[in-house]
Amino acid sequence: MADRTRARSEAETRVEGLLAVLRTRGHRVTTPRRLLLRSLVEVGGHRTAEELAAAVQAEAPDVHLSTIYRNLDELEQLGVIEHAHLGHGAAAYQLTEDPHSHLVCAGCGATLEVPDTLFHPLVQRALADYSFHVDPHHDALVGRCEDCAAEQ
Amino acid sequence: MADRTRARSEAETRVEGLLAVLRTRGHRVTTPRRLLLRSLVEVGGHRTAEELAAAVQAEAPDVHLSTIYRNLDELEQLGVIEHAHLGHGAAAYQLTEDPHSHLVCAGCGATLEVPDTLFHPLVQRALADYSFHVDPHHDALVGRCEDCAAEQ
DNA sequence: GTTCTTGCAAAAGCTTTGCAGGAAG
DNA sequence: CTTCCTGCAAAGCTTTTGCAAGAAC
Repeated sequence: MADRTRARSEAETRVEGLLAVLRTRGHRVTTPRRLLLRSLVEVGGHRTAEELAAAVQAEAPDVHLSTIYRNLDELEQLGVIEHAHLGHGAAAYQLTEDPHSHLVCAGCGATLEVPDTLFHPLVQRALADYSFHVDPHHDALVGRCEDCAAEQ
Repeated sequence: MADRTRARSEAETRVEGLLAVLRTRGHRVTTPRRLLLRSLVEVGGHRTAEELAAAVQAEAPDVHLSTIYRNLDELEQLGVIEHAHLGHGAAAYQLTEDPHSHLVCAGCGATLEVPDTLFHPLVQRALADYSFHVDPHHDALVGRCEDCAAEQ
């Protein structure tokens, strides 16, 4: 229980810190925003707008999907979160802190989170050869995982 | 004129070769399919379904967008083409021959075509470290071009 | 003649937008 | 009290699907 208590207050501390960013920049602190940030902090990884809406609605059922989208946009403009396109379906959102990139298997749909260091050689070569600054989080790399590659 | 004639017949030869793939695998050769392949060969690079539809409709106005999508799916399953998600909007399709990858600027939307060699270190490390086979064509890398990066 | 394709229309999935009421500061 | 946010409904864009008529083989 001590663990859970500590974990919860740690999460709340992070949420408060992120809310402070909103306040500082003249945005208002509302229930949907607080719950959305809490969901993002608690899940850690990446989630679709719909998944985040479900998490928020567990506490405040009336929060509308469009509110989630508007707040995700806003938080992204503030640099608090960013979104990536994982394969086909919906976009995935994650906190900018603890950044990671994604590998998505085209066969089974499995998602691998990988450290950004994997992209470093590519980022440097893109900059050197094309003067292009790659943001490795925005899109997943698509391919085949070990099992699905073996099937072929 | 000699150039244009030769270019056209070269393109037609490639189209016929691709149609032969269809025939060999038991698929039928139809006007929309021929025109779609011709458009893909002629533009060389990547195009959205809507752009390809426009090109096809220049010759056969009744060809429907849904037919374009169905044929793109079919050609992709045959391995003749593949699609990539460039930033947000619609998917981009290209012939599998002469493969290249994409860098998309999040600021101005410009698209850079880059050789696959740029991805080789990453592909090798993904395989070595995660047993994951990356297909670098499926998604564009998003970032900022020189000009847009300078603005910040 | 049989099977595969097509055109059309409708719908699906994700996301954005207009608006009027309500909450935050 | 003023401005910003929200919920709702409706629409937007890309893509998919059902179906009956028509084309390819």
